[in-house]
Amino acid sequence: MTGQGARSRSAGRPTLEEVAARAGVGRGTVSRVINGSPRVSDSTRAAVEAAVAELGYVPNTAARALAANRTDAIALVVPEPETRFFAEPYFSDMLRGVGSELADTEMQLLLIFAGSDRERQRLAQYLAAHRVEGVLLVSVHADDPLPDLLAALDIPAVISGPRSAEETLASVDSDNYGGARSAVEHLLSRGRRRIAHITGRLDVYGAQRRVDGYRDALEAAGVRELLLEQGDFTEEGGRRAMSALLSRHPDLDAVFAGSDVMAAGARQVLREAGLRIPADVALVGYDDSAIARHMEPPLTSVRQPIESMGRAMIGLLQAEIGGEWGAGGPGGGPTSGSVVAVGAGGHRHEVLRTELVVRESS
Amino acid sequence: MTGQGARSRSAGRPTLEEVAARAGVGRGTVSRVINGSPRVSDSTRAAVEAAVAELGYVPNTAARALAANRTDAIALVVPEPETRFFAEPYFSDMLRGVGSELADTEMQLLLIFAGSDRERQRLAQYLAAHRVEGVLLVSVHADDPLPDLLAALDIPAVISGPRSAEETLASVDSDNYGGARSAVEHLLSRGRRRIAHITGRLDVYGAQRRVDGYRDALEAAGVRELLLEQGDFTEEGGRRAMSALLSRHPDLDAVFAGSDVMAAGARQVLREAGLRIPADVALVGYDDSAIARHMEPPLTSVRQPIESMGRAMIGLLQAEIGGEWGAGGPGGGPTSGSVVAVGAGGHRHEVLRTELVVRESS
DNA sequence: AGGTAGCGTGGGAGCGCTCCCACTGCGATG
DNA sequence: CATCGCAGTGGGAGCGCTCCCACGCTACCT
Repeated sequence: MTGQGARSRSAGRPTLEEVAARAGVGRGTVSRVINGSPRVSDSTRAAVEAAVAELGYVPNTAARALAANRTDAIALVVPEPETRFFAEPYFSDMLRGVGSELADTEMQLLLIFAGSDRERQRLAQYLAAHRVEGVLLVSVHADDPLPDLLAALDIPAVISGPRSAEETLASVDSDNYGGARSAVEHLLSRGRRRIAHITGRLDVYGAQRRVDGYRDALEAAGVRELLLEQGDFTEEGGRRAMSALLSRHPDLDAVFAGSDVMAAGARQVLREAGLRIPADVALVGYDDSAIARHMEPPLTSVRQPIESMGRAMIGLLQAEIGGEWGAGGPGGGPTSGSVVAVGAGGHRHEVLRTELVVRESS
Repeated sequence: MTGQGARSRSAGRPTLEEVAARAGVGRGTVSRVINGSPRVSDSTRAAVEAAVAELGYVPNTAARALAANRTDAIALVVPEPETRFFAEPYFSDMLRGVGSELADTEMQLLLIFAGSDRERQRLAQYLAAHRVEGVLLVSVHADDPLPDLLAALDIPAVISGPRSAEETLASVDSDNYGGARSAVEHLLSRGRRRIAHITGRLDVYGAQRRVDGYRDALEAAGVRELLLEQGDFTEEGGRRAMSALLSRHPDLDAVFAGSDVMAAGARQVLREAGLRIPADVALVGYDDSAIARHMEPPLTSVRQPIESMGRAMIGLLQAEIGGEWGAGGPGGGPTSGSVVAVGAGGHRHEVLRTELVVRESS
């Protein structure tokens, strides 16, 4: 890519020292230029930069990490066996956001799997060894020990999907409450009144918030009766919940499912019961996944700004870590349309707006 | 997690030297134990291991990388803007395979995005700096300069989805030819004779191979006429191709689409034309994605063993890099049911079997 | 008996950086 | 005119490891 220039001896890649020799300055000065210190005269800086370009110098990360005692790396911890959030399109979209935000940075992204006990063991070692500056946590269970471990080791972390309203880590979330509420209000505006909700697993905070949104929307509209049935985010769970609802409330006219996958399960049961969508029962999902777009009929669903959430996670982690973060400026403010609160321990919590995507199922 | 033990002075984490002192041996001996050298007596080894456990010693990666001139890291390069392969469920499944295989290893996984020019520039620097032992490449275009760069820098690499039959990098692929052939043979066995194929972008080698499989299956069955139309892996492309096919061959009785997404597009056009699936026209897709399972009717599709492909990539990369790779044994043989060939430059090419998942669309 | 393999071991050198202290030279100050 | 402050710079020390040479010792050879 870049010219190689004359590389005197030492077959390997050029070192700081060689750059210094070439530019006719000392090691310290080259280091200052490389790291953007202001305490260098313009002429010297230019000379060093020329030498860097001529030699194709690239700093040795290991040496830098060793000397400076920092790693310039952050980890994204992937709870592998957990299907729901690792599933599509959640994961790759989030990664996209993380990646794009990281591009302005010197940080490298480490992917760490924490599925098996063995992997979790390794992860704990990683963290104990302070091999990363910070950690990105995705979809952690309420009873996971990892957040506490991070707190104990004093490692900056951001969690996507806070575990509760009192989340002790910095967090990024989508507005589950508002998303649910908008879905239900949409159904109300379509004239539906007997609206059921198939919830996600209620040990997931986001699922609780969706229930809250559902309840408040109905309450605000003066609808008294809540038609609730617990699902578990799976298709089979959606089927079971729908069957239960149908037998208890055969006159329901709308279903708001806590996920598209559960909506798909519900749809099957509705079909088998001879109910038409949306003529007899309107159906709304959550996630706006590929399933929603390709369902028959296409499913109205709540879209979460997942890529933005990935970006926001980096923003918050940046704030948690503090310091320079390479080239980037002050790290950019919160994502537009998001709400930021500061909780216990001074950690920030960012909640991003959702969007209802209306299709033919409602 | 582990007991902290008495950490004499030096607030930081214990070093090799401290372990050596504690065990009453020299630095070199501790290093040998840590790295599993056989040239250590059992008693000494035990003493060192005890000291390691007591102090909670974890080697400093940076120091090790600097001294040994290796990084113990591999990179997964993600061509971000390229939608097709980053999309579902491809990416996360592959990651799962990579992760599970990597769990037996000391290697860490670096995720590098190569979407923007800026990112590619950074990637080139990364590679030039030899910051990774090897590279995993996913879905690279035929004209991408990256593989040549890797070859020039002599960096071990494995590509998923070879660019041609003469791929110069080690590669992992699913059996596109066999998969297509089984799909078409399935349609033939259902009595269909006028079978069309909506291809993917033909600059993608895998898409070409699917065409080959389609052609050979028909030829073997004595069917002369090929009904081919080029798509581009998108839903809109599937629609266009289906329209074209329908106007040219209104009597076709089956469609084999080169991807589920294109099948979804084709399905819309078929529906609009008043054709029933599968009564009038049978439909088969490729990828066995979430779309296939949730389509109406559920779509017969060719499943690729993507997770296994991820695993296989690590296996091949291991072979390319050579050396120890941490704890793992000889790196495991090829995945069961796969075919391994050795091509130019001694690089291995592994092709994994596909599986036809029959559903109601055919 | 002396010679000589090796094994198991200790520790010096050095990987390429950053940090920081010391030094120079200059203009501002008393 | 001596003194100070400070921007700009050079280079020593050291980060925690691996590599490798040298050393003592035991067992076996001649």
